[in-house]
Amino acid sequence: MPARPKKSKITRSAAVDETPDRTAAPAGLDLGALGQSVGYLIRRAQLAVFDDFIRAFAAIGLRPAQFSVLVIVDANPGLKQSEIAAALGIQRTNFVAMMDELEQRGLAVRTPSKSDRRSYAVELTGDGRALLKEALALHAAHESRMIDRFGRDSHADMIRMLSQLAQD
Amino acid sequence: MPARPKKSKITRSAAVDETPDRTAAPAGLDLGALGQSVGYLIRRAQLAVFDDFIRAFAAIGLRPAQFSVLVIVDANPGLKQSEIAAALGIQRTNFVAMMDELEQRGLAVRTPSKSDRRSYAVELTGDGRALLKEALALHAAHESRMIDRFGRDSHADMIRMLSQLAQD
DNA sequence: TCATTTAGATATATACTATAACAATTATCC
DNA sequence: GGATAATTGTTATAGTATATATCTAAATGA
Repeated sequence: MPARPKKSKITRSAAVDETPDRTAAPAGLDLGALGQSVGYLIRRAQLAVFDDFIRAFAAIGLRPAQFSVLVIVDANPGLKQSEIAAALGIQRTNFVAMMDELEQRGLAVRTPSKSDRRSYAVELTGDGRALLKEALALHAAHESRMIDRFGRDSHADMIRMLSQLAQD
Repeated sequence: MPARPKKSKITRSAAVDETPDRTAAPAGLDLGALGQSVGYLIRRAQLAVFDDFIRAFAAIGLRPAQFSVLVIVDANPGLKQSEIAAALGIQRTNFVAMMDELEQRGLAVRTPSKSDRRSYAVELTGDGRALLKEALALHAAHESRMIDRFGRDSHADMIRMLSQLAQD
């Protein structure tokens, strides 16, 4: 017998008749309401997309969140940490470690702000811009693979719908 | 001065000229490649959708993953744990604690399988089915809100695209 | 001036995910 | 038939992501 769950304080009910042999492939089972659920499907889709992204970006050691920071900083040099974090939906408290790592890897720098001595202006280094260039190429290839999955014709619709879903 | 990051082993570069006053609202900043990125947008969209879901389901104390288990078990009574976990993309090792909680709350039961003494057949209890009924009502309302965001006309397209994205 | 707010940081807690190992059982194959 | 391999449920554990409370220095505002 396999080990029984010790945390369960509920007595198990008496054995009930078995379904014949439900060893059917997981693919062939009834998803019920989940099969038509935007919430469920978008979660599965997001995981699948990130899986492809993470595999592709492992070559340059960037995770999705790190890539997004590089893109934002490159497009908006001089932003302060809290602005970057807010733009990406990251809490500034959790953003500190991310910045530490990017800075330690020599991809970005915190420069003391002249106008506000509490804050730093964040910018990419030369290395950061070089890595971002590689990253953007990987990203384009990744995006292309994703678009192929649901069809080029639907691309604009997809971008629109996701944007609308995301804005509260 | 705010506390400096102690982990940073990189010397900060000398101060660079500030951008005039970039305290603009985070909404009004350049997202660069992210604004058209399926990967970025689907992550933000998924978080927004889950946010609505979690708020709505807080009333009955169900998290998205728990709801998905109840739906699957109801539609496929008698499945074994590993099959449920596989169907939902959860590792069987992490599924144990989920089952423990559902069982402790009296929503589901593990029944010893007759044909295989290693495994359990999982089923909903009466309470489980009753709670699922409430949950399905909350879910329908939630889905309706989400569909309103991107437009009823696009619903079928959305379901199709997300499904295609999700399948490897 | 004094109270409040903000920026960056630290510490910490919780949720989610991933891997390794184990006992009991079942399946495989020579 | 018996050794070997694979499977099921489980535990322990590590890593990652996220959330809250608190702190100091600095800026803001009444």
